[in-house]
Amino acid sequence: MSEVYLSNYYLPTRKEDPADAEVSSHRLMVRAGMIRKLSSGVYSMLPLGLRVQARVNNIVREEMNRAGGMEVRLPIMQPRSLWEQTGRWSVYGPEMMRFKDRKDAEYGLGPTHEEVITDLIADEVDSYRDCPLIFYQIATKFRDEIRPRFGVMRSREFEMKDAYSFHADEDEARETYRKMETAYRRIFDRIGFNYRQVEAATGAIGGSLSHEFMVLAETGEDAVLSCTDCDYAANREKASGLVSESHPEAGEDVKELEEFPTPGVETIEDLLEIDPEASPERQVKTMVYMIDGRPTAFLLPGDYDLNETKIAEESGVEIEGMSPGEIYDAFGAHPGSLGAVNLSEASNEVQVWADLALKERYNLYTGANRDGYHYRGVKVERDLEIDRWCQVRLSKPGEGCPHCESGQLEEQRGIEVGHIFYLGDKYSSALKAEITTATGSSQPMIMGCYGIGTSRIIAAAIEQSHDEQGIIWPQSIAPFDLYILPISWQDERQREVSERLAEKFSNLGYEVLVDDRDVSAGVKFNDSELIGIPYRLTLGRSLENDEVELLIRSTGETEEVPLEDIVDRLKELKAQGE
RNA sequence: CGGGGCGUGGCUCAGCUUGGCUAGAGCGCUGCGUUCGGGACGCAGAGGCCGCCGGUUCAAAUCCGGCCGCCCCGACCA
Repeated sequence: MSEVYLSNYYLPTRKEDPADAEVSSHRLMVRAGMIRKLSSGVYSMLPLGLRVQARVNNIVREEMNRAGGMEVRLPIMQPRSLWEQTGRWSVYGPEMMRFKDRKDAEYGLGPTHEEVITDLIADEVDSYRDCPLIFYQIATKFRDEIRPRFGVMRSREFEMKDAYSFHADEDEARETYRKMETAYRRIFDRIGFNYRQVEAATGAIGGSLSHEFMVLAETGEDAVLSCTDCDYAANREKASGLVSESHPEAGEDVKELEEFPTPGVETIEDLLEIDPEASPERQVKTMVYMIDGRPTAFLLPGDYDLNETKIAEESGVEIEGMSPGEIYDAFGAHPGSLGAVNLSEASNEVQVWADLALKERYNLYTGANRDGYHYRGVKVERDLEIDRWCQVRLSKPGEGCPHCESGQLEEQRGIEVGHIFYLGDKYSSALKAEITTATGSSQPMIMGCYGIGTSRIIAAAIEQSHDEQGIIWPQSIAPFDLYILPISWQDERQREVSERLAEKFSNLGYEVLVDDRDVSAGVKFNDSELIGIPYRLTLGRSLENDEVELLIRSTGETEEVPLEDIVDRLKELKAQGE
């Protein structure tokens, strides 16, 4: 495809790690001359980096087109009035970058484009016959992240593919959702990722059906729980594992409820110090929040954390924290002494939600709702007044799989590179994107939206594939396919063969980089490995026997190949994906 | 936003505690020469408002105050 000569190319590689880079991908992208930081979470993309980006985007674009998508380009600056129509001008909060123009009109820099695309078609799509419609763009997004991190992994200005679909009814929307799911799998398979598709929380964007695509890597910022035996995998907040039926109190006699003094006890650990029997799994943790203006106590085993995301999502309510003063007024005790025994005596407006893991449990400990006292011998169904049973705990590894019931959940770290949502009519209703149905009535279109972090993909690929020497690109997105390394550019034979090979491979569709710099061989070797080109041809002493040395970056193996065989040898290797 | 740290040639850092004369190192860069299969060597050089503003002092990279920027941990987050 093209031949690039390094002496005419801008490839500022570095010997030393940058001082501000924590993870491998960030370090290597800077060292390999792919990116440079302008400001916190804001990066310039250099020629080598942009080559990788272009290849990633190509794959994404091909698969989006295959799935019926139509590429568009939507404005980055978006007027306040539009965002007010969906209520997100206030909901999105400080994460949206905002500014005013010279007339004092307010704008936001688009973190996502539901409003713009919906508004765009609202007036012009009038009939169910026009559906489905799938639009996508690959463009720069802005989010004022609380804490930008890890180079392009979490930056404030980044590139993303976002797609939006419009449908006449729910079935059609679901069908497109499935199509996108397939397209996403094809994309991540083609790139060569080791990834998991997981059930995801839908969060503030709304809707009911959602999956994330997580590239598995130690440095991932998200926790994924996946089944050891089947395909089940979920974002940790979304996961609903099955708890073991064997409790620590199994086999013990059921004790009576007994109040006892616990001066100064405020935490699970404090109680354990007073009574060594009160291990965390035997304590009932009581956490309180406001739900629709009603104080609510959530009960869960003491060795678990509360899962606010899941509670909010499954009950469809907003949950808000309470101040210590509000808690005392509602419960008559401070947070360290809360408990659900006789709660109705303290207040009749309080409701109690208990985690499923507490079913049938007994001989437990909990706060007495009176500062300085706790109960022991608590039997959940006998002593506590529960209004609702549901999952309020954050699932942990080791819980049973809810799908196959034979496997266990294990935790892995993941980098979120894709997220798909079934949206429903949240935006189409707000923005009056309505169509006439087959029966002649008017109704809002059903929507879906689908994102892929195209710049983040680059970092994820490096996290998943690098070594001490540098990056090891998968063939699918490597900036070049072949690195031609003549030991000495002064050597006439080496120069002549380099040029000939470069032209030949270029004509065969390869992207070729020729290291024609007048630097020592070691520099060339090191740079070629740092930037991670899949194949390297070294032209040196063996050229006297009409041979070149082939290095396969991914395996580190080298072999001497006769000049006349090199084209076939590379074709062979590419075909078998090495 | 809370806690911690940092800011000195292009890069990575020392110097600051205990103020003192021309502000240093390695890498990188320029020129010449020697090298030429794993980040070569010699010689000669260029390059710094020590983040910014103010204060203390005979004297500030160094001490004090304010501001700006960057990083880490946490909270938070389609």
